[in-house]
Amino acid sequence: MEESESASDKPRPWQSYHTVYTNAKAGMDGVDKEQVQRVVYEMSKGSKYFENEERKEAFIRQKIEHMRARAAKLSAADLSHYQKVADKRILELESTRDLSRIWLHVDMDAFYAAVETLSNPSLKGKPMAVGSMSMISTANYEARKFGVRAAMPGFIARKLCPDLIFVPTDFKKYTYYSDLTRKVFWDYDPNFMAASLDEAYLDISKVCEERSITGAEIAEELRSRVHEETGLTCSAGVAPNRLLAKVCSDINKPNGQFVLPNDRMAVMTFISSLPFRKIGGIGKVTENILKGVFGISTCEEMLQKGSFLCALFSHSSADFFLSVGLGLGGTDTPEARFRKSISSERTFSATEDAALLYQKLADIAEMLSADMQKEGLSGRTLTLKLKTASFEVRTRAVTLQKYISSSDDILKHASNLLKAELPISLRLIGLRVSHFNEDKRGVPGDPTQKTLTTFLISGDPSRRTGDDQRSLGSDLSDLHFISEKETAMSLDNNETCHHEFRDPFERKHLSDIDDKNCISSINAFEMEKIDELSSNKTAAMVNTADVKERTTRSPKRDLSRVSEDDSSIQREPEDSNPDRLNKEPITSGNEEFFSLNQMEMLFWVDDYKCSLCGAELPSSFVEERQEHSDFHLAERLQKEESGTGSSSLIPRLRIVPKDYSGSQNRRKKHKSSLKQGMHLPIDSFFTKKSSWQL
DNA sequence: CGTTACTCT
DNA sequence: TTAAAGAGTAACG
Repeated sequence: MEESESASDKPRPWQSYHTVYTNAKAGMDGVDKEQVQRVVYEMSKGSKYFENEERKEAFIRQKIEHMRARAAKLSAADLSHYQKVADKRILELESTRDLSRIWLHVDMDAFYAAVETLSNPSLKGKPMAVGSMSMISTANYEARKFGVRAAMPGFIARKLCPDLIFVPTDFKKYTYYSDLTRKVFWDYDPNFMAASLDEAYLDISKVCEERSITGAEIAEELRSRVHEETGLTCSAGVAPNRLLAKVCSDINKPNGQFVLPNDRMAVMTFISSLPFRKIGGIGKVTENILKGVFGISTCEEMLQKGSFLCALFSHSSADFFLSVGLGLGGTDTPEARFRKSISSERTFSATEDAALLYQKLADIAEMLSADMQKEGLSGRTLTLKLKTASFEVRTRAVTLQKYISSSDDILKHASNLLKAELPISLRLIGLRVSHFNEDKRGVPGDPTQKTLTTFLISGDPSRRTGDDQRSLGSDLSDLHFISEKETAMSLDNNETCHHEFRDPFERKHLSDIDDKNCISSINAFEMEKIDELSSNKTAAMVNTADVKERTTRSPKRDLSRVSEDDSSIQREPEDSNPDRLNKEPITSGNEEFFSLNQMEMLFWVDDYKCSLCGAELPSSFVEERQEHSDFHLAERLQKEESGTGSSSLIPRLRIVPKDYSGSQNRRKKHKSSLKQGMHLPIDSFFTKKSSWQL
């Protein structure tokens, strides 16, 4: 499966460029992986995207180095302690094992491509991809033979397969067929969990019992019924939990199935040799880290390294890893889930023309607002997402006191956020609204569906169990299609609701852990808790006043009217004596900051502890103290300001240098590099939080 | 609360 | 020429 590097002395630069496409998937059997790698590398080399990938990879390498160092520093006593912690957790997790349910994961085969072929049979047998020259959503099996894969840009795919046919995406079509499949699913489990347009989880325990037939038989029947109804093939996995079922559905894809019996030995055998990369929730980065730090790659090895995992990772991450090692995950009954955010983003050719950027922003605001209206949503938190010309991603958010949904409101606040970033060269702008009004959150639009919808959703008693994780991505956004759909048959109403259920496995928290277990284990971890500030504080945020004056006034004044006046507001004074805040609470010769006067005194008790929150930060940590003060400051401002509606001050407080277009190196990434360079005596012993997942 | 990173389709 | 869009969670400041 894995690309095996044959030892040789010839330089092979392409082998070091690891893309996601190296992840061996179904239909990639006869592919010359090295050839594909080489082409991808050649096409990528030198691009902005590529450079960004390299930066990210370098960053991960550092993270790995850091963790290895910490692992090496663990004393024998530490290890024996963490071994106990791990053993205990393993026992606790094991006690939650539930083999009483039978879960089925259905996964449509090359869904988008298959649908497109249905509507245009002339595509049959030819290599085809759904997507564009920029990005491919999915490819049919003919195309996969050439190494063409989902998430691969089209121009690279065309290089791999010159005859590749491109078909644009058409979500309405996919939603229609998705609905057909879901009708079938409904017959087997009216509470099925849709994970996306083309995937779902069904608890078939009941059907199996009622009809006294096996999971395998149900799977066969369901698959053949799906085929009858849609003309599409799918694959299925049957297992005692969702995590395993998902893995199983991939085994005999396409048009196949795999059953893992509800037997502990069977599960352990299955899991033991399984590469953990196959597990949902473990992606490229986690794989690299676990491989790089511990040299492991199978689920079984996770258990063997239990002590290290507990020592180096957060409680919830360690728990997840251990449960993967045990083959646990996702046996609970689905609950109603609500959408938590809604967003819209667009990529365009990079520009630094502020007027153009504001125009794009207005377009996005418009689209987002429209989507929100369709679902009757309104929210209090607005997040602006930016991708610079060099592919660096940033987000900027405000939380307001009012719920907003109109494009005017969205645009007004979004403009303020954007303004603070100018000048900047961008290739993507996105907006997201979250923090919904509880009353009208989530329930999909159509009032005629309301009775059924509310009925089903109200079955959301057990809100506990933070058992989720998996995104379900694309399909929620398509809910409105369903309700709008002319054809919408009555049954669909039910299904519409189910689309709200989600989330395949429980990753970070095992929902079925009972409280006692949780508590005891938490205690085990809590003991190690130490001052995280000192271990995690990052160094050196340059306090350069970003001098980029907005010489570039937006022509679209009206968009930014609210903050118009604050062009007079000064930013952090250039001098910025780092200790300024330590001496006295921000006097600032700046009236605009009047609110700061209301901030309680921040000083360092015994020159060590923060008077506001008790964080311990030795006086030598100058930069960290500055940052810490700014943290309280921002917190303060934010509180006072979220009421006024004008939030333009906050972004202005950032001390980090912004970067623009090309030079995005500095900040973020360096944060951690710096951190790793820092001398942190205690943390190597006690830290439970690692630099992991920075 | 705000920001970033990771993951999935 | 050309590397998406939408969503969720964890972790940290």
